Amino acid sequence: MEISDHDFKKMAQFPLFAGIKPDELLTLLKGSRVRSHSHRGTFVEAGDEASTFGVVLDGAYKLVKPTPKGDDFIMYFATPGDAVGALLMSQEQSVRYPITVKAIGFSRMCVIPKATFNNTWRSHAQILLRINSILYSRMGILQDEKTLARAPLVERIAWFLLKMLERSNSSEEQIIPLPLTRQEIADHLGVTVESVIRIMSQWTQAGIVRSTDGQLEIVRMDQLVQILKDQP
Amino acid sequence: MEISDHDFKKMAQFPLFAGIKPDELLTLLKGSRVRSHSHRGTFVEAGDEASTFGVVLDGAYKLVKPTPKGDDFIMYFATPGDAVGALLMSQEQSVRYPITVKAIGFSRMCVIPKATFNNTWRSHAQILLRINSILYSRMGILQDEKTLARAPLVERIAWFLLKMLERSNSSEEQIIPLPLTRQEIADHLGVTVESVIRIMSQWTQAGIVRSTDGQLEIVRMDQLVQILKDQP
DNA sequence: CGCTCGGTTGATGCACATCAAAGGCTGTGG
DNA sequence: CCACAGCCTTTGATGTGCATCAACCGAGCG
Repeated sequence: MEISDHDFKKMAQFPLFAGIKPDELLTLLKGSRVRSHSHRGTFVEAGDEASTFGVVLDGAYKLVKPTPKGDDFIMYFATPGDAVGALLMSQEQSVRYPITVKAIGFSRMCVIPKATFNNTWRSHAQILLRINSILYSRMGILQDEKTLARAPLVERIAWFLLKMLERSNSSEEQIIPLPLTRQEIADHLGVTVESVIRIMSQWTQAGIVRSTDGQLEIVRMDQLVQILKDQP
Repeated sequence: MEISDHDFKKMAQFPLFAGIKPDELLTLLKGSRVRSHSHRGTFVEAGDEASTFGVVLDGAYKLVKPTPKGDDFIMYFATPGDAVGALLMSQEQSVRYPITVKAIGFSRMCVIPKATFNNTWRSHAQILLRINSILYSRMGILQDEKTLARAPLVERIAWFLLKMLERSNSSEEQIIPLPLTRQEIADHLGVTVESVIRIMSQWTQAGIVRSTDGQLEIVRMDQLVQILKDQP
């Protein structure tokens, strides 16, 4: 075990591992180690053989699906406690990552070898249920986004920001805890940067949002909620 | 057990239950029964309490997400062997269906009570892995669709039809085995019927597709593939 | 000091939505 | 058995939200 005590305790807190005894967790993490990535550092590359999966410890990672033309779609933003690539491990065949995983800001990930999944995770009903649960919530997000596909862009951005805020759940300040660029918002929603900027500039001027050193602060959350309600 | 021998054998063939011994399968299906639905018949309604889940036996079901305005998004088409709502069962809280499930044509579904999930499925690692697998493929579809969101509509329809064909996999005739209306294609892709019709009418005239009594036949698959390749 | 990166603004165009109108087909009830 | 309603398909006219292209600015950084 090459994981520090501090990191180990942190992982034990994650919903994924909640209620699992420390010695059991030890076997689940057999052979794993912590890797750190600087901003835009790559954890796994789409198309590579899937020999490991991971659990986010600090920072954030974006799951990017490359398109034929260099469009680069962001499928999901993984934050601490999120599993990355675990779903893939349960597959019998298919051993290539379908997506590229890149760090946003300085981030750390606990990397777990596939062998450990096969040895312990695969037969551990409790943990499989948890993975199911994570998948379920991620699927819900994808579905919601699909539903919003026809909505005007203002609504979709508002919805996205609120969703990101809700996930961070710091309750105090309404600040999205990862340095989101407008390009990333655009890549996630499948629109162009310009369109995102046009809308968010208005919001900045109206005092609804504010960007301070990379972070996005939602000043008037009620206004965003209003935008979502307005269009019946 | 109120399931006919014929249906039981059919279920045993499904990938979901592959390699599971008959007596084991019996306990997994405890308390379940087969329900049939006529065209547009509802299996579960969004918002209802989730007390059962199901496995599709015959025909097909559409998973519909209602929107504030009556837009009705089709999230997924479930065909024989597909699980419906199983993901939901593994959740600790959240006991309401997020989607409405409706039959397309005359269809049959094996309905399994939640209690059975809690008693046997929940601790059965093998079956949980299978559910994971189903989820994974469904998630892949959602992601692919998200990626295509920016592509022109011709491409998206072509991709959708090919995907549906690939799933049926009857290999002989290139016929999509469920009576898809253009409205349903539109509802699935998040566009209007008119747009779908404008494109598919051209295809019909060009002899690429043909609609015979509700079924859709892909006459020139190569042409559809070409459309996908054309746009770089 | 030139470089890349993120943000911003304006002009122009097109793919798809929207609205409208109509015909065929199926099932259903008087 | 016919009339009617609901669903599916089709076509045309008109409008618009967002993409595209182009240009520029400021900040951080090797």
